[in-house]
Amino acid sequence: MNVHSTTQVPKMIKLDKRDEILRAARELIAEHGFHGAPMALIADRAGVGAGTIYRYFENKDVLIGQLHQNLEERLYPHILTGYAADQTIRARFLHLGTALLHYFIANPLDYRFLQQFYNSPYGVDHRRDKILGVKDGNDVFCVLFAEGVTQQVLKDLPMVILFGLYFGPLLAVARDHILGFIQLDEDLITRTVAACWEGIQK
Amino acid sequence: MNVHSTTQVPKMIKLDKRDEILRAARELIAEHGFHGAPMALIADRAGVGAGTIYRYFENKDVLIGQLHQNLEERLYPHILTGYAADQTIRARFLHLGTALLHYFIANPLDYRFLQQFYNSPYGVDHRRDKILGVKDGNDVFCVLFAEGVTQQVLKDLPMVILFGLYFGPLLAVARDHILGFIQLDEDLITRTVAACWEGIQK
DNA sequence: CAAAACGGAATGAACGTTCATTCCACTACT
DNA sequence: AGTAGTGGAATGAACGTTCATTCCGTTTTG
Repeated sequence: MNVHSTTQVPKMIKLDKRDEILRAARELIAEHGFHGAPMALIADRAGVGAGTIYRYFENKDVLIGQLHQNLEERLYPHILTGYAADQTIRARFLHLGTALLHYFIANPLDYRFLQQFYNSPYGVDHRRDKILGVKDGNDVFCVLFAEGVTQQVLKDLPMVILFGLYFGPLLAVARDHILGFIQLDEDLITRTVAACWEGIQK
Repeated sequence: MNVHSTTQVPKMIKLDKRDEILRAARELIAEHGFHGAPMALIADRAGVGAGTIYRYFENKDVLIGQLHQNLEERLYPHILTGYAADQTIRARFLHLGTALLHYFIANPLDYRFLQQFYNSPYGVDHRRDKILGVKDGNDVFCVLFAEGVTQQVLKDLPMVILFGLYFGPLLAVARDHILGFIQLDEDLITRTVAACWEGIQK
């Protein structure tokens, strides 16, 4: 009927299915780990056939890599909302930490997927590339930590340790909230992030 | 000749094989995760037949549970060496944190096994039991944290969060050392543990 | 004291299941 | 009618587990 739809409709359909597959895979991996997310189940939950997945992703490894990338594309805009480079370093740390906790509380599946990801060979390789500087180092966090070190408001410790001191507790607390071991509220979040800051400040 | 040997010799042989299986399983799981440690490989590395494992452990789940128990039995004596309940709370925190880091650095396979364990359903269930008080709460760490809270030298935060604030960075730093992202020395360890303490103290 | 018989420990081939991936008949559009 | 897209059965590799058999130290027998 409409001649103009010929190029658009197929593209839209493709994107829809791709997104459904990503969503289904994220849910299953977050809930049951990599082992509890066979391709057949992902296909079922996405409402597509098992073979269809391979039209969008070369294999399971590629699918998982795309999931990670997709997550970063949703996480970064969120934590950068209201982030201003002209704030004090302390204010920026508190902003990022709070935003990170909020995001994980609002998107527990994303947290649990990340947890699975970084505790697998995928994540270790990914981090190795990043730390050893193979990839671009202009990460928001890297920039902020580097600035804190040069301005001497942060402890004189290697960057990697500062990262651990700041993100270690944040991720642990997020995990315990998501697992139901504790109920975080605004006040608790504020005080937790403040404690993380105290750990790294000079 | 010696009548008494009849009961002892078989027992010694049995213990040896059991230990070999535990060691092989720990190594493989630490190096390649639960998925990269099939029973056949564990048997190979232990120098026993595949079926032999099932003479000592009912199934893989039980084997993994025993591995965790075995690890705690080796870890606790180590971190409690030189630990005195009459020291200040701060001194005791520094002692335990330092001992923990030292242990993980000296026994990276144990760290990596624990990492795998706590990021699996086994570990989550285990922690749920512990936190919800199903098990005995007279853990060294629990006692110390509780004392710190009642004596008001620790921040007024829920125990679970204090745990996260203290162990989160420690485990993150241990991980990065073991993965080779940083080379910890005595000085770095001392300052890292001190930073962890600063995060939880009032 | 030698030799035969015994019994539990050890074995690894085999089994059933589950997984990622492939393949091809079928659909739905133009 | 032709073609790109789709679903789900088919495939083979890999897994945990089982079990008939072997092995070996001890005991019993002659």
